[in-house]
Amino acid sequence: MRISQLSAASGVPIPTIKYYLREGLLPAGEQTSATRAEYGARHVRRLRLIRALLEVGRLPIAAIRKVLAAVDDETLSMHHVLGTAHYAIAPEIEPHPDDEAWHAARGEADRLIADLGWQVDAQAPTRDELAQVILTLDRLGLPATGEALRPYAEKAMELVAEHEIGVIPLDRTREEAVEALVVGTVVHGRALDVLRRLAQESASARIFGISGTSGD
Amino acid sequence: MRISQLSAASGVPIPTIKYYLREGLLPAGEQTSATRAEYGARHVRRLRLIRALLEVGRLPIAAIRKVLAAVDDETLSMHHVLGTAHYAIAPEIEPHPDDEAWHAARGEADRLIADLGWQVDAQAPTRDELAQVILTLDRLGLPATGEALRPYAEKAMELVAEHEIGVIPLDRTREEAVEALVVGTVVHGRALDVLRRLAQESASARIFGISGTSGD
DNA sequence: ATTATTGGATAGTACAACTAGCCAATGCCT
DNA sequence: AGGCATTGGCTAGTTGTACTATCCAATAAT
Repeated sequence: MRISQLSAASGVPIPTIKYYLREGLLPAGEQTSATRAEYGARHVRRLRLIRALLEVGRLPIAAIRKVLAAVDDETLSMHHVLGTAHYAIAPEIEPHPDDEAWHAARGEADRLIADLGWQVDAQAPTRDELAQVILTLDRLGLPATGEALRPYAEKAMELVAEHEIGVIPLDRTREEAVEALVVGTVVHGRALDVLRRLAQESASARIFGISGTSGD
Repeated sequence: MRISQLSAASGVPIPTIKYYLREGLLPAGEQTSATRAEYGARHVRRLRLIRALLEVGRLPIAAIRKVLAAVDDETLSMHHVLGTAHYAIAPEIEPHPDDEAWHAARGEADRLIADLGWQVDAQAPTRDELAQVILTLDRLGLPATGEALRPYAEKAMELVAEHEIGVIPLDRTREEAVEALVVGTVVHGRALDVLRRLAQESASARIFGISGTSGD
């Protein structure tokens, strides 16, 4: 399969494929001569994965590169790959050196995680993300203590996370399992968000009613 | 309050405040002379809201402008504001004129929504988002039919959405209620995503074990 | 032999979200 | 009343991201 065919098979334009090759997202094809390389089904698959992480997961190219590097590193366990993916997904949160409100929020986050009995790495950037959300809700005057978020976490998220991990096909190759894990993390997040908004619209229609003070 | 004090109170740099004023995100202060304007608590509040939507909700400036316009439009009902927010949140999905796979995915999405008995506008862009997620999962060979997503929707999201709508303070001013609605939509989405990833890490630690084939 | 395609490299584009600089008018302080 | 600092409004520049376009010489296909 040459580059033009890879482009046709994946729907990704040739210049973009070249860009992904340059950026190290896509492994080089097998060189058959100085000016020709052969691509295979694995490249099509990898392109699909890249596009999924990019378009549905909204990950930046740099994050995708890190995730794919973890996927390809056979020495990493499933749990480590997940950790790498989580690390890559987490947006940079600029440090708040000695911001008291920040530390309070971070403490609240840690307390919630501990109370739920969740086993989360002490260095996980996700803890900071949670602190940021708590801090933001707090600043806006909305309930944001651990207790307010707890029903979300307990009733809904444990169920979902359990299901997601359980759905990984462990009986196939490592690559397949690991890809499913990464996609599950990123794309299922999106799926859940979309479903939440749909449920929200439905609940809003029922509770507030469709009719408004006026139409738009 | 002058612009420098607004900047100090909100933590947003003056040039950025000027930028938001230009972009129509922040209403102009009350002009007290040709070269002086007075800002108030409402501006501080609005800046906090903007930063929340931007940093936590990751909405682009253009989307924030639309959301805020809906918040400020007193003729819109709660349900309409929510709809506007959902519309602004939804990323542009380029149309797939006569892509068969796309239509199948969209049909699957509509079927799922109907089966759940959810009351969702037929034109809601969220329907397309759901279709895109289904299509992506499908292309990657992961279970993505309505049935696969159904437990997510049923057991988890209805609960969450119900809770979110219920938490809106309807006994206060319209502005407060509407802001809570918008923030709830955007920031709670983030909160949930973060909690899901934390639960996932915990589930992964329990199921796969911390130990890997190797360290990182 | 000729025409088209490929890989590799470099440079340019488009958009988003700021950030910087300038200027004349004014406010505030003494 | 005089003078320095601040303000609002303007225009332009910067940074970062994800591409997109163009060239070029070396092949491969016909």
